[in-house]
Amino acid sequence: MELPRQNLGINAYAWLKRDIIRGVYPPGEKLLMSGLKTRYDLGIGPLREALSQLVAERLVVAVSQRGYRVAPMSLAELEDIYDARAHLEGLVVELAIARGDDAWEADILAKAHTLAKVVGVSGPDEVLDVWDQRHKAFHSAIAVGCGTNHLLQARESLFDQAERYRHLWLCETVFSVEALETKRQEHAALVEVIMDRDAQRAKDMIREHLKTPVPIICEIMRQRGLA
Amino acid sequence: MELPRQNLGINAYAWLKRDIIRGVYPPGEKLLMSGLKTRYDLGIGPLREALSQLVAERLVVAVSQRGYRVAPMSLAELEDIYDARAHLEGLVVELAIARGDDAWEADILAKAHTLAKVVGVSGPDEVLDVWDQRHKAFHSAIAVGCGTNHLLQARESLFDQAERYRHLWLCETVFSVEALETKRQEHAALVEVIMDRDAQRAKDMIREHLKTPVPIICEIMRQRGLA
DNA sequence: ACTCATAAAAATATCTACATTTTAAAATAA
DNA sequence: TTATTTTAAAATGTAGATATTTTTATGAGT
Repeated sequence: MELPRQNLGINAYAWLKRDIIRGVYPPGEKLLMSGLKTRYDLGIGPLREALSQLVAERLVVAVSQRGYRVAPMSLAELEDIYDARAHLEGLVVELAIARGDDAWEADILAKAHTLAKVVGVSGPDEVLDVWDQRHKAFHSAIAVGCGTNHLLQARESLFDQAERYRHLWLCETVFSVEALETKRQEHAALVEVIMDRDAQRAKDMIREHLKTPVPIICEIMRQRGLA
Repeated sequence: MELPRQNLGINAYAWLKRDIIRGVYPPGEKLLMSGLKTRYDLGIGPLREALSQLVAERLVVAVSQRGYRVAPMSLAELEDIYDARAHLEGLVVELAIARGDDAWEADILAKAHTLAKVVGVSGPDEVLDVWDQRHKAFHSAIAVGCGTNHLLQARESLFDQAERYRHLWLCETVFSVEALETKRQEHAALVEVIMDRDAQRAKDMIREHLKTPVPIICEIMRQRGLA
């Protein structure tokens, strides 16, 4: 049985996106066709397809006849994205509390438990991946309760755009025992107010929770001259 | 002076998007490369670029090795998109009222005035374009007050996804004098509460206003067998 | 020598045409 | 019918041709 080989453009998209988020290419850097061609061992066609998608997702900017560049980063954009995310997440939580059922509650508890148990599962590099993945799963479990796919889709899109900034924060946070413990407490408190169906409190808390990384990311960006 | 010729993919994107929204290609229809090639007189490269972008915007769906199709439409999606839009627009208005300045207020009044003056400017086909354009400008003028670019971007994205459904409604509404008059009144009332900075009322009104087309679109979709 | 403009050269992006692979349709046999 | 083979259609990928931009080189005027 052959695995139904997929479009090379799709692979190119995934690899490029990953590398941009991880900071392999610095913000603003020119993405030379020749360079990408050899790096991913791909033709120009699939590459242009992948880049077009990333343009639509605003991780890459295109200038006609002048090729593609990694989208720039700035403190202004950081603030803007996190402001948007905080308010949207607040809205989504509010709706989720109004609409979520028992299965929704149960799934939140399950995901919260899984997340709390990450402490030192394995090597340092793996912790980052595992914690981030479970952290994302926890917050998604809360959000899906809103029941509106297109709101979740907007949420995903903003998340993707925040990923490069988040990645800076993640490296700083995940290896700090105190930071991780603080987060654990915030999550526990959040679960509690959600189970109480206290929409207003939950909204405020999640906005707060979401915005805590901003000053830390600011600092890192300044240090690394990204601002 | 030569006009700095742009990337053919960008043109292809604009034309395709326009035609999909206008319903030139029915939902679910296969988009044959050969057909598109002759229709737009373009090579395959630029076409694939344009289609990739439209996939990211969810107006087109791609299946690996099986080409591209116009994204399907359904009553369920209609409800979901309009629910998302109503809640997001509510959030944006709330923020705009909290953050908007005098210039913001002035621009809303200006756009409202322009919109109210559309009544029979010219031929029927032109009315549709002009009214829609000014209607969009009016609501955008309100939204920009929120001051968060990424929230506006999410709003635009949802708007684009709603466009095919909106287009059905638009043809029905714009040629009805009563419907247009009702809308005019809703807009006037909305402007009033915004100028009063009554966030809660404005939020409720805009949600209501945004959702009124839904039953009408439902009906049209049933009639045309799109559901 | 220095600045600015101009012109040649190199690098790069973009497009098209053709070759390859995969899927869909038609025809044939069980 | 149902399964299998054959044929046609379509999507995908690559390479080379074309056009554009960027860089480098050249030269006139100050």
